[in-house]
Amino acid sequence: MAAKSSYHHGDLAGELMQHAVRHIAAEGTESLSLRALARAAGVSQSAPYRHFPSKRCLLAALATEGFGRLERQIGTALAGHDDLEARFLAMGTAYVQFAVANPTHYHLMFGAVLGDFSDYDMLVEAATRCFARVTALQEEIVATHRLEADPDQLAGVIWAGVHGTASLLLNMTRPAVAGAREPVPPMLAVQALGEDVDGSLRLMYRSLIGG
Amino acid sequence: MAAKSSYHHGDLAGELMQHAVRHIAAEGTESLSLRALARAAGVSQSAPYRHFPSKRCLLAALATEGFGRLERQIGTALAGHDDLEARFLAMGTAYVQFAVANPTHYHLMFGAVLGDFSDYDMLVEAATRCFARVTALQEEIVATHRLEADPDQLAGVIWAGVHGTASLLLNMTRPAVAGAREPVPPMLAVQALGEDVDGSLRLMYRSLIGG
DNA sequence: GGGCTGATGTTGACAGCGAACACATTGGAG
DNA sequence: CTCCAATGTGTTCGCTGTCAACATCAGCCC
Repeated sequence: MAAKSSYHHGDLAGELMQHAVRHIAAEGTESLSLRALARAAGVSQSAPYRHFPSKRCLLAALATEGFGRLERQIGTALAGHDDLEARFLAMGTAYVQFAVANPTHYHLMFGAVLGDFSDYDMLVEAATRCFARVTALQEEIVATHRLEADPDQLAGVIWAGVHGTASLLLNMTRPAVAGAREPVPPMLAVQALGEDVDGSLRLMYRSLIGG
Repeated sequence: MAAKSSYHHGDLAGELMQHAVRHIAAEGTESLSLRALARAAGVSQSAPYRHFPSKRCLLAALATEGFGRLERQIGTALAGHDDLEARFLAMGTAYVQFAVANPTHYHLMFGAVLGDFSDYDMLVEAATRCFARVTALQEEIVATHRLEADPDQLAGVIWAGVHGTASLLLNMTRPAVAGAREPVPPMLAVQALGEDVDGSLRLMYRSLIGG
């Protein structure tokens, strides 16, 4: 794990990932460069290519790591609750919190940055495991409340609500339109979402189970 | 508007925008380059900088155009209906259809590509007008049905549902995880969303107005 | 121990990019 | 007609992703 010789690094892939995570959190994905990463690791400009055959591959690894982290956060959030509504709120809150705490990472995972995931098996696997956490709970809701609608459709609608909340919060607050001279009417809706995430999610839940 | 001399183009900004719109639709935003645009317009590589001081500025102009187009599409969709539910469905469908028909454009408008909009007044203005269309309808819904919840919050929840539907459909189907070996359970939810957008939106609406 | 092999890191090169500079050309206002 | 501001050109800089040829090293088999 640690540096072994002056020539061989020991764990270059790991250090590159660390620097990359830090960089996209601080500076964004656009400005991420393999060369800068190499410099940060004190290594030649083409050394990273031994571990990540292309920049896209590095981004895929970052996204994979993100899905793993999100899945764990959802897992621990769910662990504390028995009640179904509480579990849904915990899941949704964890989802939204992850997005707000790691905007660029979330963007990398759910935005169209990487295009087709299927080039990277590890990524597909991590994403699937993560999504399964989300939809399993939704199916549980559908089953428990014996809702009439198509279970898949209902799960989709719930997911859309949670994901849409995260996405709007991320892209439509600060930065984005928030810089307009005075608070602009449409943004009040997004602001309300952000100021009471819990309440908004509860509203979705209670509506859909037929309050 | 047309070419005037061999030296002065006549409407370089317009032609650049046309080529840019076509390019991002066909090849994506990542690969868009001012130089290639200049080549396509048969003009020197630094000519575009007279009209767009930076690449980000060109992207902002593209996003501005997109918000204008989306607003018009929502407008014409709304025009045909009197019933509130029908109007909501029309709005939501127009919103989702725009996203599906113009994925990279939508990504540019609602993703974190541009960062803070407030550097570009025209963009803020166009986005605000477009969002106003969306939230005005939502406030109408809240008012008409005399719903208890905070109007802004409810508007936010509705918007999150519509936007989340568009976003999931865009980023989580083809491409993305769809390439996995066999259809993966979580994706059934997204698939259900896509196969019956109208039904999903109706489900949201009826749930929230207290069906 | 000695030597081979595959993994890892280096050097140098290529083309493409955004951006900036001084300069050329032009149409239209006065 | 003249001059100016707008527009387009030529050239340069530093940066990037990617590649191929080369150097170095660790661990294994004998």
